[in-house]
Amino acid sequence: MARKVNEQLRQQKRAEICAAAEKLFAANGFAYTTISSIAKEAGVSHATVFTYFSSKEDLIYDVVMEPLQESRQRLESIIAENKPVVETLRAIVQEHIKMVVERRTYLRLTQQVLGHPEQYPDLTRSVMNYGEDFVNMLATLIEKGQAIGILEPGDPRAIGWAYFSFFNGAGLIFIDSSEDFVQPTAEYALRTFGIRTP
Amino acid sequence: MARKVNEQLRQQKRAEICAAAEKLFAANGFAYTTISSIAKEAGVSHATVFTYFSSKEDLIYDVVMEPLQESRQRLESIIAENKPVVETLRAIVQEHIKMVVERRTYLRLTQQVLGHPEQYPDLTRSVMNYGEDFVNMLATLIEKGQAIGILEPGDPRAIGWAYFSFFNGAGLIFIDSSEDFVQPTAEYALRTFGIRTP
Amino acid sequence: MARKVNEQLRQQKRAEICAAAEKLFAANGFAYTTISSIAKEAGVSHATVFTYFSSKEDLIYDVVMEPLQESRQRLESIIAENKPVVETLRAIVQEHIKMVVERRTYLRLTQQVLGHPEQYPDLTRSVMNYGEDFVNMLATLIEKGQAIGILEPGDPRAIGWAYFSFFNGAGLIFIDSSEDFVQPTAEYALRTFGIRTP
Amino acid sequence: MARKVNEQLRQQKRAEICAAAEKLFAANGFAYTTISSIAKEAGVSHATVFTYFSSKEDLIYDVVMEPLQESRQRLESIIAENKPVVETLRAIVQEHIKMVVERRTYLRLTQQVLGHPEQYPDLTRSVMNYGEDFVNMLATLIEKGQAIGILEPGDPRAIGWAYFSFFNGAGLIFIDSSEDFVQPTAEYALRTFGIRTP
DNA sequence: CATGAATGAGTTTTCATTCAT
DNA sequence: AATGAATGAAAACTCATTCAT
Repeated sequence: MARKVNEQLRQQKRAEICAAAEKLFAANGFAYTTISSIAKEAGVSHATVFTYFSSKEDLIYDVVMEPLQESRQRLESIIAENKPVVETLRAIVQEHIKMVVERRTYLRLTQQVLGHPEQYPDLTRSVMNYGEDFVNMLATLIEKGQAIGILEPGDPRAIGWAYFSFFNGAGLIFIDSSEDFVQPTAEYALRTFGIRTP
Repeated sequence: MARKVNEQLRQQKRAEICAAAEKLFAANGFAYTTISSIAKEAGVSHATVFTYFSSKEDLIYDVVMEPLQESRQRLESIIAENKPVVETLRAIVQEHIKMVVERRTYLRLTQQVLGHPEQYPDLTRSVMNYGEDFVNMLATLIEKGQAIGILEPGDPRAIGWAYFSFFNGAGLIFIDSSEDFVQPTAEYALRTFGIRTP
Repeated sequence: MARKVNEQLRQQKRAEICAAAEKLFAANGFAYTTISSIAKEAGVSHATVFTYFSSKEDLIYDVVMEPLQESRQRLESIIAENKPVVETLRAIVQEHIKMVVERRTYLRLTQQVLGHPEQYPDLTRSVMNYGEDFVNMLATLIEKGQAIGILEPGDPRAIGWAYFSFFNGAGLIFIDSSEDFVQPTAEYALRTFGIRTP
Repeated sequence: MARKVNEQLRQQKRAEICAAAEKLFAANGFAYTTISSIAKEAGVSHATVFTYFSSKEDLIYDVVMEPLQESRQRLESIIAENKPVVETLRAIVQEHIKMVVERRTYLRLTQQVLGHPEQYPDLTRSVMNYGEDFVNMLATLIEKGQAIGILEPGDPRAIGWAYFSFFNGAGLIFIDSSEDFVQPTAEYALRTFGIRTP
């Protein structure tokens, strides 16, 4: 039993360190964020961080990778609901808006990674893979929509990439804008999909 | 006269340092780029850089700011041609595609800045100002287009921001894609404007 | 009774830690050997080492001192056999060759100590005491040999030190040489004693 | 001209750092000697050491290697004098005594290296090479001596190694003994060569 | 004006040691 | 008694910046 409690405590502390790291990495960049500052923010000693992550690079890796999995799962469950195409597309955009607004701090991390592919080749590959999978998911939906004539014709993957670009750019641009501001903008991003108004 | 020649030489060397800095900053990030490496790339001594820029921050500032002015001017001249709305929008998108493809290295710099507003408050403000002006420019065009019924109705500024987001995201996503790949994607980004196909 | 069994277990574990320490200290030096690596080699936890030895220095001390006593005893028993002088000298040299070949790892430890008298003053004193006693032992034998005319004349203690120097140097030089290589070399070291060939 | 003066200053400072390093390395061991302490001893800043040697390992390497060349040259010039065999052997022993007494600090360095071949493979190889060359030099002399009947017969190389072992051990043993003490000991080491007293 | 040399401030990382369980 | 976790102290190394030439 003690084992379990201990393990739980460890996981909790690990999560705290990750949270602190995400926050500071996003604000100051990987390079300008010191392990010490992360430790301080997480309320542990400098050296403790190294008992959870064997190096700074390791920490960066985990902090970036873990939420990626979660997001993927959430998107998949939206798809799994199997609602009408347009509704699903709207749900995906909503999910993303939530991410831009609530986890902007995390989005910035992925952007740092994309901004320095030479520096983080593994991470870049992973983030790009995520993007690719996401675009494929969109493409499948778009094809379906085009088949039933509810979406304008066009190369489904190119349209997917256009939307993905928009999404990433939005994270960069809307730094401290509230949902109220992002929402209407997203409305027009939906146009990318060529939704036919009856 | 000697004065002038000297001054010209200085300007040239300064430009070389800036070019080296832009290249390396974009590739490795501000933090991981050392003054030494910039000096080496520019073919001058380490200490010489400090005779042109009083600090690293100073260098970053100048490297980011100068091209911003140039781009603004190019966009303004497109507007000044006073062509039909849709044609002008297409020209702007073309101008941007060129930037994404040819000067991706510079675009990355602005994205680094946008990614760390706390670190570079002055620069962030400047880049955002540029964005705002750009969006206003678009909004004016869009309004005109909507007035003559060639564009779907919608909030012109929100549409402008949607496009600007797309543009920035594209720079992030399309790392070493050729124009062939970017072009069709851009085609669908144009949909954001709600261009009516007759 | 349980007490005793426990005590025995403790002694055994202690010995295992010492053996691990000797091996690693010899291979990597005191400084580059971590307590963790010793613990791992001994199959115990990191912190357990500290229940047996209160500090790293303590561990070093014990690891170096204990075998010194044993060697002393072995040498004394050779003397006690009271064989003819030359035979005894040869037996001592043989005993040493065995040590160079079989326990080179330990010999290296004493050499580390001798190499840094400022760092390990107590240990240095002990090792030097051992040397002094050893040389005295030799000197007594040599004197006897000289008295009966079987050894060339000469200062017995100086001769003893010369041999002791040779012995230590051999441990340094012959790193992975087999007995086959060391043996003939030792033969000539015996000349130091001035053994008269009839 | 300024160039030359500068270069000279650099060499001088480099030498000072080397001297400081040799002293401290010998006293405390490579591991326990910090770059800072060397810098302090040499009267320069911590970081300056790194402008002369790119890493601690580099510094160790140079400090150990350079005197090795010098010693080799001095020995070669003794040989070159082409005096009678016994006289030359005595001169070599004298040269070594001088080294033990005057540069004991350096000798200790080579012993540290020999004591940790796994840690300093390159250096160990170099020091062993020096030893091998030295032994070959002795062997040639010994052969000559044996041929003219002035030395007892015996395997010349084995005799050479026996002497080399003695020499290294002496450096370990005679820590702060004056020449007065070392001299007579060396006298008996000469016996290794089997010099025939007429 | 250009530069080689010097350096102080800072960063990651390691490790002996302590402590709670 | 044994150990996993936490940590403070230290060490190598980097780099922007200053200064003398």
